[in-house]
Amino acid sequence: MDVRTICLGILTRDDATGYQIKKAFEDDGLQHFVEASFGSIYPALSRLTEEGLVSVRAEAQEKRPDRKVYSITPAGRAAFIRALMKALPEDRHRSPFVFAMLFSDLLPPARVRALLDDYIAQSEQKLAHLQQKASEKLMPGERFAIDFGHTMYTAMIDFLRARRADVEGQALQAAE
Amino acid sequence: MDVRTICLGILTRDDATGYQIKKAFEDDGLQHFVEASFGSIYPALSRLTEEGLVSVRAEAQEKRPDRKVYSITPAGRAAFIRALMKALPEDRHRSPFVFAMLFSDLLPPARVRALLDDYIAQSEQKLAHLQQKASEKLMPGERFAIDFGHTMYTAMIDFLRARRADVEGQALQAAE
DNA sequence: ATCGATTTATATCGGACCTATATAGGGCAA
DNA sequence: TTGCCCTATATAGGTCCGATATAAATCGAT
Repeated sequence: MDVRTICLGILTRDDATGYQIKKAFEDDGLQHFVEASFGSIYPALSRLTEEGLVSVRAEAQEKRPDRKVYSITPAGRAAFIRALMKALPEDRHRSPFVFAMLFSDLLPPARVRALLDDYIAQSEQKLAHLQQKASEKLMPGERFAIDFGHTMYTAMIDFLRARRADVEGQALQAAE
Repeated sequence: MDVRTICLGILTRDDATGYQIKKAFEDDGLQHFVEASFGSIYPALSRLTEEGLVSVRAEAQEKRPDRKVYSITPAGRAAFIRALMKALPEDRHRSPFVFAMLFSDLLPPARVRALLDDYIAQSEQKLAHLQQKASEKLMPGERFAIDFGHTMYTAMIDFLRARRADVEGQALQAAE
């Protein structure tokens, strides 16, 4: 989803600064499915303001640059709903890990084992974070997203652990 | 994974044109985890050639522009292995679908049901394609990638179907 | 008490990448 | 025979990310 729409979505829930829009995803366990960088959020917010889809108020602070707090306008809200009503872009899952495993025959077996171990450890961490989120009070949409992630990572880890065991078995056999 | 490394990987298996490099992923059921567009493949190939990591031979064809067939050089092969030996970029799964579901409370219930139905149908199609690939003879790396995808889509579809049933139940209740 | 690390906050530049488009001949189907 | 899809290369425009700069507050450790 384009950054403009992501910004509008967050502002649908509450007013926020550019910084808070980025944080909104990082902390909420949604970073596995949606994210945007500062380098695209700030320009998006400027354009959205020009187009009247959001409004800004500069909150002056002592000895700090102004915080620019953005709010969604009625026009912005309508544009956001319109964006969700038409055909969505397709999911894209890009995995350097799977790519590397494609060429496992070219790599030292120790590297393949490390690749698997690292990826499993990473996934377990993400799952733990998701599990913690799942135990909190959530809006229905968030509940869906967190449970979705939980399902995916659980299935992934099961699969990976089984393969990891296979590789270990083959390594032992080869050592005989 | 950056496009340069993706190109080197494909050329590790066989010589190919830019066009074939793109096709290699589309047909092999790997498009869910790795992809690159023509707009990035062609410039990548040019740079790789300049750097001596690949070589080109122009195959003249009757009444057609030359096909440029690329081959990986020993230096390219070494660079590819090096890329796979150091830390990999993290996976990124971007899902406009999950993003939209986050805001299901703002959408008409019929739209939410359509979102779920479309996504389930799409996933079933991808799973079917993966299942067909899984029945073919594959290299170990490909076997891993296809089975990985199979696992993920199966788990996803199970989850989605359960949620879809919940939504239907709620709609019936509300209609009473 | 103070030094360093982290957090809050905005912003820009360069580069990587994608989408759309142009070009062009071949084969195939209606 | 008209139109569409496939092979094939290439570029322009635009989106987005990663790195970097700046700056002050806060918090933990020594």
